[in-house]
Amino acid sequence: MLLAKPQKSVAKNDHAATGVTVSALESEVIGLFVQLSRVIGQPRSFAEIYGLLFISGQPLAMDDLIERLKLSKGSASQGLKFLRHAGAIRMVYVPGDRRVHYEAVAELRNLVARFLRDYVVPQLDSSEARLQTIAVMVKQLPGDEQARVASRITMLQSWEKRTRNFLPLVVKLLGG
Amino acid sequence: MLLAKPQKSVAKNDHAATGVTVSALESEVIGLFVQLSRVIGQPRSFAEIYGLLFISGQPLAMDDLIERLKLSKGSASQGLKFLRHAGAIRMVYVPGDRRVHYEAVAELRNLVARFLRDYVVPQLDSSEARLQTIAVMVKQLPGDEQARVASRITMLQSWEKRTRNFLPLVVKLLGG
DNA sequence: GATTTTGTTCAATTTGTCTTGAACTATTCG
DNA sequence: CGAATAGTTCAAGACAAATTGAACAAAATC
Repeated sequence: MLLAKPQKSVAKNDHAATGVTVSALESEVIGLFVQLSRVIGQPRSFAEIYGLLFISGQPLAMDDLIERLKLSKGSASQGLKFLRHAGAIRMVYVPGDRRVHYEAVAELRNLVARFLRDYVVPQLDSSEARLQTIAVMVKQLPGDEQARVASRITMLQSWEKRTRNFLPLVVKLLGG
Repeated sequence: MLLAKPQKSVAKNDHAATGVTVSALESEVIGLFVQLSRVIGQPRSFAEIYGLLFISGQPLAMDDLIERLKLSKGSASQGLKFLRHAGAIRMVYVPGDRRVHYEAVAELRNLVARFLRDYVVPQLDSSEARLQTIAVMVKQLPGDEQARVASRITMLQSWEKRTRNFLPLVVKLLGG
């Protein structure tokens, strides 16, 4: 699990923010987000898009992302859709250009909160329901067996509850 | 030929929970761990092994796991190796049986601590190093650009640091 | 000391996810 | 209007991760 991979992207080593490819610095920053994306189980391409927008001086259009990150149209479109929905990027109107431009939402707090709400809380809900089902089944067991199993299930329920109570703290301390 | 296997005679003395397959209840519990395994990015088979050991009344040998979970020998061996190394299971000596038996380590605290140490801390170290590299590169940039980029990098460094400081609290509150 | 039991390793296959690119709709431009 | 531009969708292909099973090694048993 979680192995870092070498970044292959070739860098044009000037600092003009609007090159046809990504600068060495941009590439490093993008690599950081790619690394993070593996941890939270999101596709590399999404992280590349967010990373470039995060470090870019101005809002970029889908075309720019396709050209500079060497993505297919499909990946770019889906990545932007996901990031938009996740609240990680926002649309920006650029005068004189018909294309929609995007910039990164850099404030972490809302991003963390949304991630927990969309991915972690449903997991916990599902676990809680399952544990409830299990608790009922345990009552069918013979006496001694029942005591042992019940204590284990109680343990799991306690983990579930503690994790849930923990979430607000995560938002507060990490997102602050 | 040989004598009857000790495991089978033991099974007769015990109650119905020790079948050649998993009971409905065991299956539910295993499902819970499988669900969790996806979140933390571990193979399903590992979760199945841990789940069955977690809810099983007695220590099980590799053979038992293969039979009841319908795993290949390879998967079982690798799963046990991983779980052993992760400190999630421990070896148990069973008199009159040559095979190594295993039971789940149910105490969460050490498991959480080890997971953070083995997977999260290295991530953070790697991120920190990368950010250091980036910080150096930023100094090559022209003035106005430099200020903007530097502020973003500082932001990332602050995230990294906050996450790191957060870890002990995770162990304390979740593993307690 | 030959055979069975127990367990490991790893190349090949299977399974699952990500990315691509072509077909498509919708909008703007001349 | 017709052509060019912008963007979406999704089936097929590329890629990565998990699982299998057969070859192997070590130890116990007869």
